[in-house]
This record gives sequence, structure tokens and C-alpha cells, in this order.
Amino acid sequence: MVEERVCPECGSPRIVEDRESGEIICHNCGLVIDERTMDAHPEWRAFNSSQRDARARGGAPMKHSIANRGFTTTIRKGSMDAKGNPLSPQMKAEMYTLMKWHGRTSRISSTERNVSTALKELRRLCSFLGLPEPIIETASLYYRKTVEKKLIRGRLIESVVAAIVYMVCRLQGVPRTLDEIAEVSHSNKKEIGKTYRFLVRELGVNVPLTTPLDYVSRFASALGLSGEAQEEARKILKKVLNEGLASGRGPTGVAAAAVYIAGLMKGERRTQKEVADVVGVTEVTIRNRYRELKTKLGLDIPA
DNA sequence: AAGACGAAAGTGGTTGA
DNA sequence: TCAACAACTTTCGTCTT
Repeated sequence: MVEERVCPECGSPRIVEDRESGEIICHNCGLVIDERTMDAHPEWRAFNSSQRDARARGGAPMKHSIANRGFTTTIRKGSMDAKGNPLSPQMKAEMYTLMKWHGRTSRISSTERNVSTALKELRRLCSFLGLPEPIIETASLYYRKTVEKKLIRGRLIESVVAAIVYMVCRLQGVPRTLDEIAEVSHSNKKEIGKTYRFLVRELGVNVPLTTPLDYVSRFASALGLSGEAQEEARKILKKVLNEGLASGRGPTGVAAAAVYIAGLMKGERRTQKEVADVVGVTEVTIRNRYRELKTKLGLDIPA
């Protein structure tokens, strides 16, 4: 969670973490106060400077999203030494042997190779989806677990990675739809869904149900709606959830209707088609939800 | 002309026997 | 494993702005 503090720009204490971009943002003026990064602090404590010197170690923090967990060495090919001087023939021969043995001794295991390609795919997916580093890290962890439990057998790496991304997004409360993930994955929606269900079962992960509220900020901002309209959509959805009107309905469809209605109420009209395209449902679905919400909630919506 | 509306038929996934 | 079922989509004709 975010610690208590105020915005340096406007002094507002309402500071929120945009979990989509991983940024810490002032809710009032929109100033990006901080970009959420990985915790770069050392894991040890030092009480004075000599202790600090003694305990400090070099190198970047170990990451799960780097194959071999960040510990790799490579020996450069070529006929120059580090300073750019040409090597003697003897040195060249020595280097060759060195490289050969280095390659043999540090040859990564087949599982590490698997993980390595998977992580490349993971990074690619997340970059297309605009997902922040913490998601990548968590997903990497789950991938390793999956490998360790020998659950990838007979499954495409692409499907497993996509399924894990889907799962982690939901776990973090920033769900992407299966459609969105399938769009950028090399696998397809059906495979990803199947793999997802399998992994949830086998890993024993407890994935909370998604609610329409999870989608509001993303859909609203994709439509360029104001924060006010976004709040309105939230208000509507809370009522909807309280009255159980969303049960049995696809969360995205309900979110779409709420965002659509909020737009109308705040004079920021978007066409049903615009909303439909962003959300990934059809206009018909939006109309159906719209009709339900309007009658059951008794909303007065400006024409 | 574009958007909104709703009926009707088709599709894919879940559920329960 | 299969059929019933609900939600959603596709398609299309009509109404509204």
C-alpha cells in the first residue's frame, strides 16, 4: 500500500496508486508523484557507515524475471582484448579453450532454457499490454513454480505464459480480458482459457472473482472520460453490485453500460459503438445492460 | 446519415443428470 | 458424455436525432 503523504503540487492527501501503469498519482491534480519500481533497498540493515560498507554488495538485485536469476557470464568473441589491443595467436588459442569450457560449465539446464524463452515471451506480452514491472515479477515467480511442478508438459509455452499473465492480472485486481491477452499472444483464447483453469487448479491459487469495478478506470480512460464521469460510473456500479443486478452477467458488459451511462450523465457522450470497441463486447450487450440498469435502478438519464 | 433500438437466430461455454 | 440453458454475438429492419 501507499504510505500516508500529500501531493507536493496541490497538497491533496488523496494519493492513489495507478495499478495499471504502476505509478503513484495525485487523485486531485493528476501529478505523477512516483513511479512504482521494485524495492531497491538492501535487505540488510546498517546502523553506521562502517557497517554499511562492510555489508554492501555490488550488482543489481536478483530478479526472478531474468533467466538464471541474473547470474550469467559471457566471454566476448573477437580478437581484441578489453582495451582494444589485438591478441597474440597464443592468447587467441587460450581464449578459445576458455570459451569452450566456460560454455560447457555454465551451460544452462534445459529448464533454465525453457524459463529463458518463457520470460522473453512474458516480457513481450507485458510490454504489449502495458503491464508494470511488479506484474512481470509475480508472473515470473508463478512460471517457475509451474515449471518446478512439471505442469508445462504438453503445453505450449506461449499458452502457459499468457495464462499466467491473465491470472496475475486478476490476482492484482487489474484484470485484462482473455480477449485482450489472446490478441497479443501467439496462442489463442481457447487454449489460454483451458491452460488458465488447469493452472489455477494445479497450483491451488485462489483467484478472486472479477467485478465490473475492476474495469472502470481502464475503460473510462481509454474513452477519454473525466475523473468525474469515472466516479459516477463507480457510484452506479456500487449500487448495481449491492442489489445483485450484476450476477450472472459478464463483468465487462456491466462495466461498459455503467461507463456509457456515466458518460451520458456527465455530458460526455460516447456512442455505444465507441464503448463497445474499447470494452470488447457488442453494442447489443451494452444496450441490454443499459436497459436493465436504467429500469431497475430508476436512473434518469438525459436524452 | 449516423446512432440507437430491439427482435430473432446462431455460437460457445457451463451445468447437471 | 450429452442435452439443456443462459449469456453473448451477429444480423437486420426500424425508429430517432
